[in-house]
Amino acid sequence: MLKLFNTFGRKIEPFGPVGKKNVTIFTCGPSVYQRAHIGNFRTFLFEDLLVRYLEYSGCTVERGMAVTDIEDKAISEAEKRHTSVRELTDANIAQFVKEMKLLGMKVPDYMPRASECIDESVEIISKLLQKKIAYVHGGNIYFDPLRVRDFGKLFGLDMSRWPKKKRRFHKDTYPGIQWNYGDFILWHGCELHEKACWETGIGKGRPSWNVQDPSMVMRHFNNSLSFFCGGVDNLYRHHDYSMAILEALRPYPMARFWMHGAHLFVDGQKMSKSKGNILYSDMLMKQGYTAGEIRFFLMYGHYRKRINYSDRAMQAAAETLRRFRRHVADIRRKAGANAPEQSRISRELRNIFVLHMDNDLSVKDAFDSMQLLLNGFALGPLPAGQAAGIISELRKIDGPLQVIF
RNA sequence: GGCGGCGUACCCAAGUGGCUAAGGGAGAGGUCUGCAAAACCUUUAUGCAGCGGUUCAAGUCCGCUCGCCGCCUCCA
Repeated sequence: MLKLFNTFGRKIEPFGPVGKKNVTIFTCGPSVYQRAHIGNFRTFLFEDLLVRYLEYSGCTVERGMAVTDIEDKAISEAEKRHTSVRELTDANIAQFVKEMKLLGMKVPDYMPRASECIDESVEIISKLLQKKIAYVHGGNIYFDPLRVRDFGKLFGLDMSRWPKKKRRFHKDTYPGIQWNYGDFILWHGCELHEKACWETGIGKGRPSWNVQDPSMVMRHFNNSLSFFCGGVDNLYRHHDYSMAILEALRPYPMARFWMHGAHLFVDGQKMSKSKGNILYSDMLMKQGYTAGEIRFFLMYGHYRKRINYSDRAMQAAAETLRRFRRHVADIRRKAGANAPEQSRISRELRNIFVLHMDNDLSVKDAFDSMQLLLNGFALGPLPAGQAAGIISELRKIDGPLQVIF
């Protein structure tokens, strides 16, 4: 049975029953004011692995991914480049989808852009205003966490420390892991000259980052999502904000499972512009690595654990995969065009793959065990039909992994 | 300085109190080979940062010390 770590509750829980079940998943997507780096892709890759493994397990998966194309950063970046927000984000989205495909990721069924969900955002904010959970102040609209129950339940925020004094935070994002003890913004009112603004029933302005995910979820999904995923950085504020907004309007949980992926580091340090250590997929490809090797490297370390990129680690991972693939090629040669036959090995292969993947998507354990199994028998005496059976099993396993063939 | 995380062989890394500490990469030696590559075999931690404690039993729990990293600037 598939067991996954649910951030909401901080424990491993069974997910099931799988098989034929329609699973819905919504994930934070890229903020498209700039190009996504391989650290960003690590998170999306773990989500891709989840989607593909659920499909491998027999589920039908419907996935949405949020595309943040309006926020402070996109607006200032567009100004800096003397272009429109739309033009900037169009280009980055095209690049993003291209790289997603390159890294063997499925393009989600829905990739709503914040700029295309204005109506839903306005609807949400209007309802919150009616319920007096939101209020207008200085041209903006804010959400008052004290007006809802269990605010901060995902993070486990201690609301007894919430200040009595009224405070408002009016930027889309704030750095760091400290909570903003105060009301957060839902709607940025616009001055006359501002770009990226919409004329709506609640005035002229644009939706804040935190109201965007709920608006997209509301647009595409009418029930509790099976999963909501994102990078760990979103565990502070953002996901609790999203949850509070949506659950204030819908009388059921926003998602059953909340999952968060750990970050990618470079030579022991966090990737950051100021350190100048940001890596893009094409930089690695220029060094001779294939897209599959990059995917493998990003997937091999467990998704809840930070992984560290270094030249040496990347080389080792690539070499591990190459060896595995060479071995598979040998088996394939042996198999020829024979009809696949099941055998102890093919069954064992499936069993160990499922065993480890069911354990919170332990790719490394699954891969290492498979490698050990395949190295453990001589190819010579293996009947061709059984070799074909092993290849057939590996092809199924490669559905989620996307690195073997 | 405040808060948080981590420290297992040359590198990556499993280990969630109990048999001789998984596995992979790299290196070294060997088999095979016209040479080379690939493959295969062998080999690499009396010890898990250090010290002390709890326990019949600790890499695994507790305390202290040292070291590295993260957040308090930008970010999946």
